[in-house]
Amino acid sequence: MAITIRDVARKAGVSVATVSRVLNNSGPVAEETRLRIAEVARELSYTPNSTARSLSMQRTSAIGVLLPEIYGEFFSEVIRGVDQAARRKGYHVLVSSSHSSQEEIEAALRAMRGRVDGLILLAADVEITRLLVNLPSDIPLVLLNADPHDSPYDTLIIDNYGGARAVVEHLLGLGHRRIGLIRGAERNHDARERTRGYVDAMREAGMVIDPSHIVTGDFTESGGHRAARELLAVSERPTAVFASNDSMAIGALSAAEDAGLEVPEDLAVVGFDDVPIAQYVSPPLTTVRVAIAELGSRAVSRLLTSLQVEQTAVVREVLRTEVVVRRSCGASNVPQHGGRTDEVVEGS
Amino acid sequence: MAITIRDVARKAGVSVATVSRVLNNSGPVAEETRLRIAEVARELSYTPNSTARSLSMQRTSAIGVLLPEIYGEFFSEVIRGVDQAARRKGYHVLVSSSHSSQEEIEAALRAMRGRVDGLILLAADVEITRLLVNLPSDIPLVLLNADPHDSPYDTLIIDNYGGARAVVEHLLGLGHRRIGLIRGAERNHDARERTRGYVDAMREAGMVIDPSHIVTGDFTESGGHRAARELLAVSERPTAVFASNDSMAIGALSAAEDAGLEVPEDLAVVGFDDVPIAQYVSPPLTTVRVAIAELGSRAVSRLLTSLQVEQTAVVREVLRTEVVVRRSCGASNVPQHGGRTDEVVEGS
DNA sequence: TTGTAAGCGTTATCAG
DNA sequence: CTGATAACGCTTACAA
Repeated sequence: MAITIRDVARKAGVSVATVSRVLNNSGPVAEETRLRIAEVARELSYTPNSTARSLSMQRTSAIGVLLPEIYGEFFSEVIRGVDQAARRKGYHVLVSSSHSSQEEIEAALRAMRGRVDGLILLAADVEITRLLVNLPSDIPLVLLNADPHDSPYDTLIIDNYGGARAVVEHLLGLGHRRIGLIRGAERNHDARERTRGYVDAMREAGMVIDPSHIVTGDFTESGGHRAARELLAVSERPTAVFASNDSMAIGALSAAEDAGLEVPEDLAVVGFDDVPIAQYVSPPLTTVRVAIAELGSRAVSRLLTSLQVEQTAVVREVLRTEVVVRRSCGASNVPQHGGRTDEVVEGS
Repeated sequence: MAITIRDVARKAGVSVATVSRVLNNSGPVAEETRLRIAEVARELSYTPNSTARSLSMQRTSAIGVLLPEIYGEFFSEVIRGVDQAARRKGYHVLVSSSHSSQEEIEAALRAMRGRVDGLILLAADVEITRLLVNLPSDIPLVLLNADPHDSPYDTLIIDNYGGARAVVEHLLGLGHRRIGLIRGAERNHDARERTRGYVDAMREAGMVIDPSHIVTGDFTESGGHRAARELLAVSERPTAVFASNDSMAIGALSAAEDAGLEVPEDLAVVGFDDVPIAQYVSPPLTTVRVAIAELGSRAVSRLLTSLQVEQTAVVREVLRTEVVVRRSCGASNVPQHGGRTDEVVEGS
């Protein structure tokens, strides 16, 4: 059995209350006593049991993060942002992933009950967000990438629409007329918005969208590869393709290569997210930059805020994006990769 | 205030003990009572407070994972493996990263005390492993990628030496004589072992290693890019390069492109890890496959085992690796990427 | 089959 | 300044 506060108290010849005061700097303690207790605690290398503390204080100093999955750079960047922000504020992070169904999420939420003070839920799936409305949750919840219209919770989202629109407009500006889209799953809110951005950009430029130029992927490299192969097989094949995220864009790059096409000469490719690796693929990927880690850290800030002050109204925050032009789109005068020399074209 | 077991007991007209018995299927309860209690619990949508339960049962059903950082696909894959295995066993996962110094790690370990039943520590840094020897830890600890000689703890490592050796031998077999090495930091155990594998493979093949053909990176893409640039600038430049991990190999690929070199024609490049993206870069990367997620899930298994049975002896486990031949090394007859058609050459 | 009550390790209130 | 002692919410002997 580990050392408890009683052991320290006994050895120092005081009550547990006094020890507790010293450890937490709460209440007044004679300097002499303080020193003695500190000394004893060190000798015994005593560490407070945080479970007991949590129970007593009615707070755990931990936050939970629920993700649909942990795969690829996007998610790891989010976790990184969460972890760093949380740590800075003295909070621990509980991670749980692979929650795709409503039941799984509710089970996970339940399991976290009493274990965390608040939750961050990455809920890009629109079906789920909808069902979440009547969630019996007594702890603060921040939603990430969820459809803000559906939810009665604080929500952080990326400017998917603006970013998609901007990058497609960039392609149009380069003279492309037949621009293909590799979209994500229809039930994914981010995917929807990016599709909407693409459609509007095309429409407003007076383009007619060939239905065969829109194919669906699943946000993975292999999905992007498959989708791109499909796209390259159509009769009037596109000269440019907008993949709804970088993973799929990278898959598309490899599909183009397999098909013997040069990027960007034969096919321009652009992505979305600006994951760290985007600047190192060949050719470096033109994409829409999102401060992914910041998405995570902001979620933490918001959560901790609503932990402290009683929430007044629901807050919705939108993270801006910007197009980062590298070589895969075929724009000229683009610097080499490796440094922070990417050319940023437009905000959104 | 949330609903507690007392509320359920009161409403059901029984004692808290009985409610507890129903909830945990412990002890005998009359079928009628059981049903009534279950019903009431549902009505109130009662969820047990896990902190209280932890305190009472002296176990948290949570494990902690300490990482030096969360960056790149390697770490996210480890977390993924841990999370999945833990979830399957009914455990929660506490993640904490950015621990580089001995003090930070100790602080993190202390903070986890009472919060988790066991810990997984990714400790590739040899300095740290060494200091860890006299760690006052009362909870089970599993080390990942640590120097097994130093530690009195259960340790899981990758067969770094064998993998490195095999992939370098593969390059030698392709006729390369001047093979460069982009190694990781000297203090990193994985990096050391991979370097050792490279050196031995070269020596035993009777090669003389040009000192200028060994440069140091930091396991990141940008580090690999810089290192490769350096390597390509030496007078008698290598015809092949072994990067100690895939991130650096990808950086090297982009450096080669910047230098106007074709891979693999002008320069063969191989990596280590086989991160998911390796098969989608251009050209697809020949590398050493490590079951990264499995590293995480095995660590969980080991940890849970030592939670159940009193540990007898320290267990050290080595994960085997295999060379995956894709196009970046220049071997002929390599299938296209995209599928699971990689050619696996040799075990280690 | 059920209830009572003693922990689990802290914090915090209230007397002294 | 310090010490009893009652929470915190739950599990688990031990009694009944």
